[in-house]
Amino acid sequence: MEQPRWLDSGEMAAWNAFLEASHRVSRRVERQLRDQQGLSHPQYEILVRLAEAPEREIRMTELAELLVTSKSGITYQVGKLESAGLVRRRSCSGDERGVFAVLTDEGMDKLRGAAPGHVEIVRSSLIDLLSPEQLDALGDALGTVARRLDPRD
Amino acid sequence: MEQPRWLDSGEMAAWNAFLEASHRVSRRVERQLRDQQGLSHPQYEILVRLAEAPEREIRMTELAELLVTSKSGITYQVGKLESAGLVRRRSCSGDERGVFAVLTDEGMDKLRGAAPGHVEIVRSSLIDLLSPEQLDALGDALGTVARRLDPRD
DNA sequence: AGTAATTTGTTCGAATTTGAACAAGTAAGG
DNA sequence: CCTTACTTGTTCAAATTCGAACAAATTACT
Repeated sequence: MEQPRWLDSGEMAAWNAFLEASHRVSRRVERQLRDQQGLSHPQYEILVRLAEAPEREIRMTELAELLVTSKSGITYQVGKLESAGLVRRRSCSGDERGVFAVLTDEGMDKLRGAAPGHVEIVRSSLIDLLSPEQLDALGDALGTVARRLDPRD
Repeated sequence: MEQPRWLDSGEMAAWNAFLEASHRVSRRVERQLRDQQGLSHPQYEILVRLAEAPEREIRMTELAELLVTSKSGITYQVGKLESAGLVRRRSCSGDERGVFAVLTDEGMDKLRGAAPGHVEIVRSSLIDLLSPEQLDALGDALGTVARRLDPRD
């Protein structure tokens, strides 16, 4: 039973800022997408990833890893997007288990329509609040965190 | 209809790192608390805030603001904590509508038991991954974000 | 005082998330 | 070949979240 290394005041401030900023930003982004586009943030992220992907398609499990969420969560959200006609499923030739989520033309249109409002809220919630130096440092620090937490979830 | 100011590659990298880091850290913290303490992260945060507060009590609405969550969410989580005996409710003299959540001795003990494991995961998920300079810059940037998003949610 | 506007906490239903369990398919090693 | 181990995506139940609606209480204003 070791003595825990408690956080000093600077570390505590960083941790609290991390939590508060995450929640505030996330609430704003989710609300904007919901109110103006009828999309959840995970749904929007799925559309973005698919639009960037070769053939506009990605395997279900890879989607879960990209969005840092559960496989069942992806099944649920892709199901929603499929009902809305924004995505379709395609079974994977060569691996009978596999399923690709594929962006439809409608999905691409939806994404194009949603992107400007999304960028705007991302700017007003994070990017434009910081000086270029601050933003740079933020990207560096969080990039390090994201990278180092990758394998051993 | 203005031309949106798209994100440049640095801004995009910062935004993606923000999203990925938030999700990864949050999942680790939640899993640790759930597995080792049977607490959700919101529940743990409620205990922390109460422990720091004068008289170890805070009004429901203020708790919602502190945790950046909905009032109904607080009702739900305080209800859970109350069932577990970690918190009790006290009606507010002077304002008949008001309700204080009060930390019980049991709740304080629970928090003391949970804190070391929590600090450990916070360190291994964020604090200890960064140099002192990086952490400082992170605190500065996210502190700015949190502060500037405060009023106009 | 008296009426309108605001605040407080809860309830409710709908949406979402998670992990465990599962069936089906694939890969690895003898 | 063949048995064992892993991978894939879905289903399911349980837990959680949110916002809208609400009743009760307080505040602001005339």
